Amino acid sequence: MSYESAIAALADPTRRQMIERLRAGPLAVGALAAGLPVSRPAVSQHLKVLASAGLVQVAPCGTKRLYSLAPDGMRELRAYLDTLWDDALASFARAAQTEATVQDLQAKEADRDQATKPTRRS
Amino acid sequence: MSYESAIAALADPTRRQMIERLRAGPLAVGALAAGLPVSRPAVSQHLKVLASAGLVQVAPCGTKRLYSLAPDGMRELRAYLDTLWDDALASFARAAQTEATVQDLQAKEADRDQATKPTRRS
DNA sequence: CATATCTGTAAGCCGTGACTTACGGTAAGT
DNA sequence: ACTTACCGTAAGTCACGGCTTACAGATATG
Repeated sequence: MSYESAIAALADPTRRQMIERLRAGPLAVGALAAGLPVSRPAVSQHLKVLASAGLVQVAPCGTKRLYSLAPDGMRELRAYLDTLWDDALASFARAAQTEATVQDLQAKEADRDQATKPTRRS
Repeated sequence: MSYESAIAALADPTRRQMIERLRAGPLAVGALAAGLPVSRPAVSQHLKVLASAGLVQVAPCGTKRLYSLAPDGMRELRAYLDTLWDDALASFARAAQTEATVQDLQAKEADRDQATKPTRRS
C-alpha cells in the first residue's frame, strides 16, 4: 500500500545516485554529499524522503549520522511490481490473441465483403 | 539502462491508475479515459509517456487505438530493482554489523574510560 | 464526397518539488 | 565554557510536468 512513496522517491535522479553510492555501504551525510553535484542540505532533504519511503535507515554515531540502505521499502515496491509483471505478461498474451482475433475477423469480413460487394481497404 | 523512464512513468498516480485499468485487458483511449478523473487529451499524453517507457503498446484497430500492457519496460525495471534489492540486503546486514561494532566499540570505550577517568554519558 | 467518431498535438496555466543560502541545534575536542 | 564539526530546517527562487481547451489528422459510414 505504501509502494507509492518508494516509486516517487526512486523517480528522482539525484536520489537514485544517492542510492547507488549507498550500495557500497553506510555513509555519513557529508561524505555522501561530497560525491554528489548538489549541496549538503539538498542531500539531507533527499535523505528525509528516502527514509520516509523506507528505503534508507539512520544510525546516529557521534555527531555523524550514518545512512544505509533499508530493505523495507524495496520489499513493498518489489511485491507491487511482481503483480504488475504477471499482469503485464497476461495482458501481453491477451493482446496478441486479440490482435490475431481482430485480424481473423477482418480477414473473414474481407472475404464476406468480397463475396457480396467489394469495399476498398487500403 | 532505460529503467529510468519506466520509474519516472510509474511515479505519476494517474499513469499508475491507467496501468491498473489496463491490467484487465486492452482498452481504447476513450474507454480508458472514461473511468479516469482527467480529460482524454491528458490520457493521450500519459499514454505517450508510458509507450516511450516500454510499458504499453498500441494496436490500431479502425479509428480506435487499443492500448495494452507491454512487458518490455517492466523487465528492465525489474532487473534494476533486483540488483538494488540484493545490495539493500547486503547493506542492511553490513549496517547491522556496523552498528553492533559501533556499540561494541562504545562499550569498550566506556569500560576503558570508566577504568581510567569516568566521563558523563547521559 | 460529406459527416461523424476517434485520436494526437499545440498553447497556456499553474501547482509541485528540487535546489540554494542562511540559520539553529547537538555532540565531541581543548 | 568556548570552539569546531556535523547535521537538520526555514525561506525563497525557479524549472519541470500535469492538466485544460482548442485545433488538426485519420478512418469508417451515409
